[in-house]
Amino acid sequence: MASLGAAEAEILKLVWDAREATVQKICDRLPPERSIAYATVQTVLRRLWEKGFVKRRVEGKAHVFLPAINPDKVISRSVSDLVDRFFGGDAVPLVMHLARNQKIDRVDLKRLQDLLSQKDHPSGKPK
Amino acid sequence: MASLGAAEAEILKLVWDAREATVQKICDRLPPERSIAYATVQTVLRRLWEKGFVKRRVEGKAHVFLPAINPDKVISRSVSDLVDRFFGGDAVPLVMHLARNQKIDRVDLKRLQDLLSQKDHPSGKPK
DNA sequence: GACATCCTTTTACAATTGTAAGAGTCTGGC
DNA sequence: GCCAGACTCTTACAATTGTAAAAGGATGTC
Repeated sequence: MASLGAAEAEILKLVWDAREATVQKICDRLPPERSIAYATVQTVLRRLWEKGFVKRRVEGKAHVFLPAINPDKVISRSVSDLVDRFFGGDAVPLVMHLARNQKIDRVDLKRLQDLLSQKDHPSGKPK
Repeated sequence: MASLGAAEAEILKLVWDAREATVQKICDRLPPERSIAYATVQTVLRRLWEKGFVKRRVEGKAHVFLPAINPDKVISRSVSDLVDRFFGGDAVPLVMHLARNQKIDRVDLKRLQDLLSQKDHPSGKPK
């Protein structure tokens, strides 16, 4: 899987959120302070297409772009890269970091733990 | 704060781990399968220095490089970038992602929660 | 004192990424 | 039929990043 630059990731996420979108639609969805030329968006979408992150289909005169890879796969890769880079491959220190830096709090962790418990024991059988 | 490429982050982490290091030492600490020229390491270190991520001091004929920014600051920035990119700025979905993808499990969360509790109630009873 | 050895500085180059202008194509309305 | 507008395609360029060769300076050794 190819790597993603910041702008590429930004626009890919817009495609994910929109489920599908034309160049125009992506431009419309960009936050107002982020003004970037139509043609720029187009180039980025073309690269995302060349790299296999999105598919496209012709509709009328415009191309409609839509996700081609499960976002979880893409995100996993990016997260793994980061975790490898800074935490020697172990995700736990990353979460510790988030906790230490007030990005998540105890309540969040409790919520997450509950969700996990549900997943771990779908039929009520503990490990 | 300037941004970091993959190789830059890799080498910066080696400096952090070593607490301080010469070019040679960094080369030695690279994993064997990651063979990269001495001069390349040197250039990366110079760029890290130019960007303010490391300081350097002369010792004998060699430069000794050492961290100039608290790693937490650098990591926070990278994590924030990632969270902004893929999770709309909220760290909780990131942890959910880690949980869903078996990067952390329930036991990890419990451990983290305990640590957090300790922090929240420094003089409290739970050990 | 010339050499080999380390180290630094300088310079370079290709790939990737962010950005965009400009030229080409299709289509509906006049 | 042809023009305007919307959309695509082509091309370009500067910044960043990963990579490294080559040249230059100090120092201890024979």
